[in-house]
Amino acid sequence: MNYSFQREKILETVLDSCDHPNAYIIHKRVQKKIPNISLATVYRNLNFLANNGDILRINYADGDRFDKTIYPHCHIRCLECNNVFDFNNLDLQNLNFIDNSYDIKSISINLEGICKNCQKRRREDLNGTKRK
Amino acid sequence: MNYSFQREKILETVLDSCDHPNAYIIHKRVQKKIPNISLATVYRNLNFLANNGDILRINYADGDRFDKTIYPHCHIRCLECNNVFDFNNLDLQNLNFIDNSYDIKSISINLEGICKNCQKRRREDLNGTKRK
DNA sequence: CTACTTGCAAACTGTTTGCAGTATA
DNA sequence: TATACTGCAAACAGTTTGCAAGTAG
Repeated sequence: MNYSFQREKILETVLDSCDHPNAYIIHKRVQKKIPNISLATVYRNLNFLANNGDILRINYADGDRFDKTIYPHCHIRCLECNNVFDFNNLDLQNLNFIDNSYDIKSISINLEGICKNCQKRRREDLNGTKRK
Repeated sequence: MNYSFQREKILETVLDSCDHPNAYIIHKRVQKKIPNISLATVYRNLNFLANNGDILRINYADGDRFDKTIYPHCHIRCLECNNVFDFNNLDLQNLNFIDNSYDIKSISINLEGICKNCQKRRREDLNGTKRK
């Protein structure tokens, strides 16, 4: 086996996730497969897998999240529900670098806003209030 | 007085900083003006000032940094010296949003790379090695 | 008098690490 | 048999908070 049983299951869990879970959530999901797995093991392996390029780490102030999609793409975090979504609607090809003082290794673009669901809920809440 | 003495001095310190210091560094700098100021006060006031739009907070995994420049601009962190620099060399005007599902509130672009100084030092180190 | 602010210490959160035991090549 | 990995608990770093005392309007 290439990877330890635990590492395999952690990778599998991230690959099966369509959201962008943090270590804690991943730990809870992996526990369904390995009930006694420790959070430290999850952290250690997420670090390993991210460094190895198997998964992508996204930095957030309230904890890093992980992404099965490893090619460069943008993310948007909903300020209301705090969920993170892929955001492929920004044309990165047109980015113009006027300067080359830096040896650029990576670029990360993170947006914040309100997702469709929360926009809808806001409208409904507002209507409910009005009717009263 | 609009702001407390401590708050004034903290703001002043950030406005006088040409780098992008974190709370700890700002605390050390403010201590030169108010020797017994506590780190908690610095944190509380940085939060206040950032929420109030007096200064800008930049999220980093190893701790938030603060910027006297509050208009939207990009940052680049040097992977070698860990310093953060303003990066105004990206033409943000040309960013094309193909989608408007989200109600976008903010966009932050963070680059990583090697700064001029560290590129230079790398070359010198390499030459030194070769000469041996 | 009231609301706000401070310094201090303790608490909190996400993450890492030391260790002794276990699994793997 | 040597190396890598695990679970556990303790440690760690950045940040926040409860509190009693102090300050400003």
